[in-house]
Amino acid sequence: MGLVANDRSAGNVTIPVEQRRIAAEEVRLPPSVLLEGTPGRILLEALRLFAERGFHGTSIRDLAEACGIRPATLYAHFPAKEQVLAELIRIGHEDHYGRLARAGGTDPVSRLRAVVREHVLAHAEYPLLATVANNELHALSAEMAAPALLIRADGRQLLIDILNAGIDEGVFALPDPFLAVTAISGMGMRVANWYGSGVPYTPEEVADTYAEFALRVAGVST
Amino acid sequence: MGLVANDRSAGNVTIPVEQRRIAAEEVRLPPSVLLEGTPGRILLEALRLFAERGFHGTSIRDLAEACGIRPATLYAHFPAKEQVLAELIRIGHEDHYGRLARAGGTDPVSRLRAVVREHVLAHAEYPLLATVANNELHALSAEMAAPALLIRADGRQLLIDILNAGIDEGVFALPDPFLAVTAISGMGMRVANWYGSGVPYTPEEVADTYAEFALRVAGVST
DNA sequence: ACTGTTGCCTAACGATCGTTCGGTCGTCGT
DNA sequence: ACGACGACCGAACGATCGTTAGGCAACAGT
Repeated sequence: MGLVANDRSAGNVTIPVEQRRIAAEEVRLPPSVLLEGTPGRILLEALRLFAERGFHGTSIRDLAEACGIRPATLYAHFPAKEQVLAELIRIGHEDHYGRLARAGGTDPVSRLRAVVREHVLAHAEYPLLATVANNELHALSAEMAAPALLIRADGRQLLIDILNAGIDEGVFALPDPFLAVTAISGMGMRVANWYGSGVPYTPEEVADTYAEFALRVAGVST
Repeated sequence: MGLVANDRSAGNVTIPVEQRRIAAEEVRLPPSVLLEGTPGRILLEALRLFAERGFHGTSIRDLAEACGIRPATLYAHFPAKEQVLAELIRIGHEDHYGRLARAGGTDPVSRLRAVVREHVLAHAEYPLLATVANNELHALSAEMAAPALLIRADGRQLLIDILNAGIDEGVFALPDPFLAVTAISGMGMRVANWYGSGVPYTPEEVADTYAEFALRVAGVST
């Protein structure tokens, strides 16, 4: 019967379909970021507004009002609106790649599992930050975007190397490594869009399940 | 040796890492859209600009100049800038759901394969349209976004039903259907971002491989 | 020949944009 | 006591925003 498959016990939770770019509510930055004082407040409110409305959809006056300050005061802490975005994107990329670099694992299977776990965790724990880092990069000038692009290339290479190693060792069986990389990283990135308070999973649960999916895509017989 | 894995024959193509939101170059709309005359030109140029810079990052004057007309002329064809975006988003969602609804298949396995194929094809053949439909929906007022949200819910339900049917019949083996839906639809949506002229695959090749990945995620033993 | 319609224009509207200037506080080192 | 300083502000800058008014030229139907 398909009827019982309609509640959580069968895993079928209806995905919330909403207009917002992100489902998450909590505005949060990695603990390494200093949030004391006005600069921290500006970063937090900019994170929320940029994720919600986009960089060009948020005015300096919107941001200032959200922080409880006047527009002119913003320029006492940041030289330009673009620099606020650049700082958020820097934080997002450094947090993301820091996780990937810290991921453990010795053989390709455990490596892939660990890296996908961290990849997904970054997007589930900081969905707003990931959304801004991923979707607002184009609003940055080429010079300010360059560091993020370098980090991105490194992260991508990490995953490629793991897949190639697994193929060489014969533990992965997949039709096309390139497409597997896009698929695995792509499914993880979308987590930032739907993960939120309405979803009955911890970030770890999502990360574990997605890591399992990645192994299946890689063709690991489990 | 891992050395030979560095060319196409081993499937290892370096993914282009670039600042642009989309890798695709061709500005294209489904053949059902009438492109004759100025309104068609406006839609095409708006598609290119909105995909590249976002709705709020594109001004009426940018759009008019790209069309070779004056800003005022735009308002002879569209009542507002927002309506141009609304039309693109409508086209994108109708094309996408039309494909899903037309997807064949009788059993859950062939159904899943067909639906994922169409899902991916839509994003690979019309990456700009998919990008605008997915990432600029938030720029629309609630009333204008409503039709797209309904279509979205329908498409989502289609995939959920297939997964549930496969679970009920015992042909799918997966830890969590909800997370499988997000993973499968998520990996397909990201295709719009990286698929472009620099990628040595036809949309059909990508779609077939991704359909295979989806079946693996669903736990179909192949 | 006339009238209405259509397609596009120039010019300008008020609003809002990112940013800067000049100044006023309170705080703190000396 | 005093001077430097950092945080914050009101006011305004020129530029650009989405949009509208009004008009000109080409063409249609009658």
